[in-house]
Amino acid sequence: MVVESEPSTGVLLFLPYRALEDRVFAALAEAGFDDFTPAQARVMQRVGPEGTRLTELAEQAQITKQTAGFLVDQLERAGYVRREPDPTDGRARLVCLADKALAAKEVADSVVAEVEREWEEHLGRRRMKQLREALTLLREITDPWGPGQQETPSGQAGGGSA
Amino acid sequence: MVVESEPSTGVLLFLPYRALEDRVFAALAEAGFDDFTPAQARVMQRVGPEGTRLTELAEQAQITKQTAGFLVDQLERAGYVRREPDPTDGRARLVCLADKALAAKEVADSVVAEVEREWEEHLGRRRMKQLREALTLLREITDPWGPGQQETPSGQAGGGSA
DNA sequence: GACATTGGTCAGTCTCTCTGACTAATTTGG
DNA sequence: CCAAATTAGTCAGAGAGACTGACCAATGTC
Repeated sequence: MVVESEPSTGVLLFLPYRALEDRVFAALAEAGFDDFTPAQARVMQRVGPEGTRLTELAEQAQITKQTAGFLVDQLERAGYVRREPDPTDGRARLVCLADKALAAKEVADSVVAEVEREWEEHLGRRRMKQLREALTLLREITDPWGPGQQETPSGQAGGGSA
Repeated sequence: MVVESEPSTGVLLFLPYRALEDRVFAALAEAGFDDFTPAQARVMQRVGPEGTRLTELAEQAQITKQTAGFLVDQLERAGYVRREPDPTDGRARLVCLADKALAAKEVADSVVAEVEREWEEHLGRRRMKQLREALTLLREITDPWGPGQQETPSGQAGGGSA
């Protein structure tokens, strides 16, 4: 007779996140972008339009710089990113998105938009707006890379560890 | 010039989820429960009060039964779960929570409650209620284990893959 | 100019996850 | 009631992702 108690807000947040991420990955695979893994995507997602340093990618993705380097190597080999010297610091290099990554991002963004439309249809305009408003506010106290100090939080879904 | 565009709902969902999970893990570690990994926790979390079969755990955690078996082995060795024969099926065994797991769950639940209080304080009562309402509705179209058919969604945070 | 800091790589290890092949108990269909 | 199909779980092997520790090279500091 299962009690069916209120699930914690954590579970409630995770379920739609996961559903969205799955949709995005499925669509990318179907569009031919099947040569990268979730872990690689979570790094690629954080590359800014002007390029981003490895160390910075590592911090934002909450992994070590070694792991980040490992993943960027693979993305580079698969043709999703380039490494260019950083003009302002001889030690550093900037990881930049290649055209292939921009094409993939377009697919990803359109799926995100589609899923958001579905959600809005299910919730209604008003509740969807309330949802985004509450989440945006929540970001102030849960996002270490808080609004107003990082590159660009660009599109797509967060970074689910998988 | 950074554009600071609207982040997708996916990112917005993920950020607080991750923040919550981190808090829970930190608190567990501090309370001495530092001998299990996130992957193990995601399985343990899904064990119902009457015990749950391995296959069922695997489905809910979205991993293969081999992986689930691997993780349960470790949890068993660490004393968090027991395996008991399933009286209704000679092939199956029920994974059951040991006292140690119940104690850890208590810690986890209290941290979740604390974080939710903080969120409510930041958002205000009304917006927090709207948030939970919208998320609960969203669950209808994003949760494959939809409400009204599984064990108990018990406490804590979802299952981030890490 | 010596010294600490920072960006990044190399090497080694451990955990998680998968696929494939297999055993044993149960259910199904004549 | 027995043969075939299904289901619960294990064993074996491989690859990916993550970490720690040690290291080099360019920068910044005093």
